[in-house]
Amino acid sequence: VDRTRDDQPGDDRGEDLNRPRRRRTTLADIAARAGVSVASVSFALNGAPGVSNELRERIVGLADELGFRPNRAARDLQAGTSSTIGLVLVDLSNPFYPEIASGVIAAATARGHEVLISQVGTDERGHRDAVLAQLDRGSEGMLLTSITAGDAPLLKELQRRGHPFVQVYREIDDVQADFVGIDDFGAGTEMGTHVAACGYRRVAVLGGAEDSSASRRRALGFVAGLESGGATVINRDNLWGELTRASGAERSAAILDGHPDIEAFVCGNDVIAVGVYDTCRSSGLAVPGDVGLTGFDDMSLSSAGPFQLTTMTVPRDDMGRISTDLLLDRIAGDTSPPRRVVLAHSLQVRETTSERAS
Amino acid sequence: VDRTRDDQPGDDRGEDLNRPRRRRTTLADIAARAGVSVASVSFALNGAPGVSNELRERIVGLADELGFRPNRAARDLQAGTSSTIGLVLVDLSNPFYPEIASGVIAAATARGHEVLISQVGTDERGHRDAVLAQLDRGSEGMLLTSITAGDAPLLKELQRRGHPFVQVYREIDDVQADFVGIDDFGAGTEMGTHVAACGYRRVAVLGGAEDSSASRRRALGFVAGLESGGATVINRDNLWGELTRASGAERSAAILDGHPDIEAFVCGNDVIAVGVYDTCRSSGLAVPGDVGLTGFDDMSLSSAGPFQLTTMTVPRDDMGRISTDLLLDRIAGDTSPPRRVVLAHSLQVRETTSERAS
DNA sequence: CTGAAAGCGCTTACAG
DNA sequence: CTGAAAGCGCTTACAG
Repeated sequence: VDRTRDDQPGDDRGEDLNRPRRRRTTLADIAARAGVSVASVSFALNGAPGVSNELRERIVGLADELGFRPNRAARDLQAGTSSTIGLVLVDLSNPFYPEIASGVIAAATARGHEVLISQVGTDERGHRDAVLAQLDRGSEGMLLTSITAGDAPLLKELQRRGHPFVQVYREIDDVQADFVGIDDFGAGTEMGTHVAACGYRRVAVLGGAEDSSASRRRALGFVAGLESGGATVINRDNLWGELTRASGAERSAAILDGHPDIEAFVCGNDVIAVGVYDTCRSSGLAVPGDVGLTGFDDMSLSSAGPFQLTTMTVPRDDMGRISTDLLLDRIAGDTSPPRRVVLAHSLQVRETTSERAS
Repeated sequence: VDRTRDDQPGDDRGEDLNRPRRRRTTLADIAARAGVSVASVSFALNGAPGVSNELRERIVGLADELGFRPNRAARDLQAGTSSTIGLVLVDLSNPFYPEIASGVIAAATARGHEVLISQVGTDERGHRDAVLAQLDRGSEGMLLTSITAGDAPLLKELQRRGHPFVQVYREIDDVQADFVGIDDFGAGTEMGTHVAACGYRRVAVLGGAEDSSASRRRALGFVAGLESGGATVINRDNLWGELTRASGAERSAAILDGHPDIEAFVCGNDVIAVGVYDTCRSSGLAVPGDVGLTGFDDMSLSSAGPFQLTTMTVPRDDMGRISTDLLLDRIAGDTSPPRRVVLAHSLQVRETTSERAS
């Protein structure tokens, strides 16, 4: 189907999709038509003083008529700005990020900025490359959502060079910079307390990666809540793993092997919990009858149909909006001390945990 | 907490987050240091002929040392390009779009382009505004995912002005332009045939909006497959609605009211199906025992935990990648006739449909 | 092999 | 109130 025939000039089709593009109207075009200088046109169009009302109206009319739209590249070059911010995340197809991104785009658009999204994947050098690419593109600041301890030098370099950024959801301990997220330890503690209060005694905690501040604090919160509620965490020295369905399935299977009397799984996110459910299913274990199960994040999948997972609601859209507003303030010159914005979370007790008769 | 004290110069904090940014290194800086012209530096750095190897190495070394990174705005202004494409969608928090966006970003990045995402929401004027804003930003082409018949004039205007675009998932009948999507009618027919083959006889079809080409063809396919399989569509003249959970719940409740003997619901997407499940749940109807249920799209939520929805897999990531490649080809000057790229779908028979004893 | 110059489309002091 | 000019940081013919 590759019968391209570019040499045929008279190509007959309804619309000429790719005709040579008409040159865009510029200030100079308008100036020529109006018989004035480009400076006057610029002043007129930007509402700056320096032109009579009569001239201004004539120029605005002409601009309309010619379909004038300013060239951003030229304006940016002149102003030394770009009206663009960067959002760095692992991968948009991970359902945790889209809602953050949605909030970011909405907030940025409202303040006349565009958003460039970089997907860094799980690649090692991903972050650094993405940040540098963003700077090349002229991003005036960045929202960093997936940073780990190893990224500290990168963040410090950004600070040294004067490039604003906000840490979203995760933060790095020895960097003094803005942060917007939730109280992961507190939320984790609430969850652990809830599970213990249900009467579950022998509990496994399936956390995310230890080098993610959010995952670490959350898992530590789980443990604190469970233990203070009288439950036992049977895998205290083996809490960490991936935030994936496969990891949830594998880890829970291994734990069931060693501890057939396990009573509940407390998971670092909803996706892990889905994996645990897979294992329970194939092992013939009833949830929450035989084993309790909790997630974290409250994704749409965790309350669909018969799947009614006990989880923690995280205000992802707000996180996106608020971090964007903060970043734009910094870009605009706000030099107040670094801020930590902690948003409210909310426990959703659904059907995968229940009071135990014990 | 608003004790901003910008006037205190000696502000004591670990790192000075917002110190005045150091001016970026430019070609001129390097030229001055090397004692050559900016032209030579430009040639050297771009691997263009016109400089000796010795000079080139010296300049590259200097550029490295000074941390030179080219200014995109300047390059774009000069080249008359922006290396940016636009992706227009309803809302990233609708889980249908992120995977498309992920594919788009991956494919665009691989070819050195950036992606600007516009969320148009369900607003009437959204599309037109978003497209104009994209053009202002210098987007060299656009991926349009949410167009309806009413957008025909806008698309024709884009064609007239020579701005490339690709219709993704939805297409408009009387516009001759590139399209990447699936065979919705065919996929719908397969689904209808499957449901009829299970033995479900009295069936309701809960479609999306009639003015979306994808929703329309899909629903018409459902009807065709069901009827050719011997089933009856009890709401033939009332197929359309929103693609939301609430709509699924409401419409199914209304139908159950009028037709208590309904045997299956065939839904325009997974989210509607979740709403139908809500209704079945509160009505005490077993799925698939009392009533069969199918979705469309195969979102992650439709195979989580005990929810194992029969649905249709749509290659969203591929859709994003392929439409991006096509668009970039157009931008690069490909003037071959408009293309329709139809991707493969795949029926997922899971647990919400089953053979009826009948 | 190398450099001086023009130009991309804007904005903004600076003169008239 | 208006215009001529310089400059943002690049690239690319055009001369030496």
